[in-house]
Amino acid sequence: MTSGPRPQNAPPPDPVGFKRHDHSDCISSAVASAEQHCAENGLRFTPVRRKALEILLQEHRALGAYDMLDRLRDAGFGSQPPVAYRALEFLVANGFAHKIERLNAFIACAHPGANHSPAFMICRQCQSVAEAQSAPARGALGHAARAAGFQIEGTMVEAVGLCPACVEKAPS
Amino acid sequence: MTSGPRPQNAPPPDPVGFKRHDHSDCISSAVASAEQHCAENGLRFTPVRRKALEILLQEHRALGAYDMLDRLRDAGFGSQPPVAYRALEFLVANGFAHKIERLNAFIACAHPGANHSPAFMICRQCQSVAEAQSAPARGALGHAARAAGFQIEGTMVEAVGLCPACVEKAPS
DNA sequence: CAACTCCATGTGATCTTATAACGTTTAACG
DNA sequence: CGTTAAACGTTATAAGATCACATGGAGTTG
Repeated sequence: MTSGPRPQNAPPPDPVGFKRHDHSDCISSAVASAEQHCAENGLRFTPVRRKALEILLQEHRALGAYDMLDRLRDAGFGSQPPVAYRALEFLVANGFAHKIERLNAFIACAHPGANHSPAFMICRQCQSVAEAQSAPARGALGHAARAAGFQIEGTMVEAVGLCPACVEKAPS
Repeated sequence: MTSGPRPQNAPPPDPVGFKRHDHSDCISSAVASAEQHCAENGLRFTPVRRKALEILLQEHRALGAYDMLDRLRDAGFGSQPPVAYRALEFLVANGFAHKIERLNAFIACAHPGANHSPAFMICRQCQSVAEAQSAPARGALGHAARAAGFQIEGTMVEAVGLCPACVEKAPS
């Protein structure tokens, strides 16, 4: 993995979209919204799944599956990898979370309900991640796909660089 | 890994950009071009690195690091993972190959020398991969990055869907 | 309620992907 | 030729992900 110098589980200096914010209640609101979505769509928002979402929201950063597993175990759930992977799979499949391929990590969705074609900005220094919107299928990529006869079902866009905080620290 | 039903090492039905083509000599020309680039930039285009590039060009599909390792071993090089990872790292760092994060696999660059900001179209059925050009930093993402103060150093764009051949086979 | 079905959960085992660490070799340079 | 830095080969191990199978609970149907 191309990983920076940050010690394993230290929290990044600036968790949400590079801006501090008070998220005392954004967790409960996001959970409630997920709960509603599940109820409306016949999905089972079970305890592990709910807890996994809460953990992602609480951390507000990209979390590896095994980090998630540790926290789920601490919360009294199973202790084997599939426990974490299954919960994460559910959250990702339903748009409550996203996988950051570049980091092999997962993060709570920052724009729940939005028309998802998320793009991520990943700081190579502190690993913080911010979510933005994108529509790559409308630009050059979409054109190439149509020309080639490729049917796009989903896209992932990840930009690597320096977050504002790290730009200042290391003007390099 | 989110992987399709294709047996482990079977070649995809249609390897290059979803179009068959005769690449009898495109290998040697790509290798020559890489060689020249290295000479001009003081890079060492060693036997393993050359062989690794040849293998990627020959296969003309995304190859896992361990698949690469097998082939390098067969060719008489070392047999331990770092051998493959180091060669691939060199090729990627210098733009001769790209890593497809979604597949944890590597593929020879299809537009050597081009101003790289590649985008990939990945078939979820047969795993074939085509390379297109993109410029995500110029669209909504670039705007968001500027607004947030994020300094983009590189982007990766990967679209998942169905290649033309698989669209026909499985109209679903 | 009983029987059935579907899905979710928990667990052990295993597989795949990737890196760390270290000694040796090789190419480049003065 | 001696020095130095990069590349190589190998052992070992870390990190990420999946398989397979048994258990258990929520609905549904009769």
